[in-house]
Amino acid sequence: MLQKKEFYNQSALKVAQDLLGCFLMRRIGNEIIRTKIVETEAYEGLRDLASHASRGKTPRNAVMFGEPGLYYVYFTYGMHHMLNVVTGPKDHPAAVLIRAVEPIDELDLKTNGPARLTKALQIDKKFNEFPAFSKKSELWIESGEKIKKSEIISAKRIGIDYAGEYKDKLWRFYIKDNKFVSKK
DNA sequence: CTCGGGATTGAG
DNA sequence: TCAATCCCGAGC
Repeated sequence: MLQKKEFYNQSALKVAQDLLGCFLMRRIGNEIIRTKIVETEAYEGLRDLASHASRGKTPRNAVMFGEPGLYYVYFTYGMHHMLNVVTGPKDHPAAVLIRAVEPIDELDLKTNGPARLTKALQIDKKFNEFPAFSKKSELWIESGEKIKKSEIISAKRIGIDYAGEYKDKLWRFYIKDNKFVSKK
């Protein structure tokens, strides 16, 4: 079942946890690659210094201020694409970064990290502003396994040491003991 | 230790 | 138009 647009119209913290266990689906030609989301991070609002939206609306981050359920894909460090899904109501800038997925069919895909998964699934900036709630995107999200609260670990987010008081927020979530989580 | 890789951004 | 920025592996 596709996750509906309303699923994303909640706080990033809620969506980040609810996305664990969901299926991230990618169609390339006639092939459909199925993966399960195992690690996410929440970027919530204008005050979160780790978020691209913390300095206001710019051409790059404009999609974060728009409708929930759209992808925010950006290129960084001169080499990496990052896949996010916009959350919350319109005009509230927030998103969830998908950090790692578990491949279901092609077990040798390297998807244990935000840059690795976009490379493995051939995700680039053309997906920016595409909807996660439509198969027309050729990249969509379906409901999946229900993950128990006791299986969800909260941790500090990765690579945001510049974010002041926000760098220690436990806004990274992953499935306990899952081998495809990017770090321990 | 320094540099490169690149899009993004704000300053000049 | 330019310089700073983000991270980190390669090269000195």
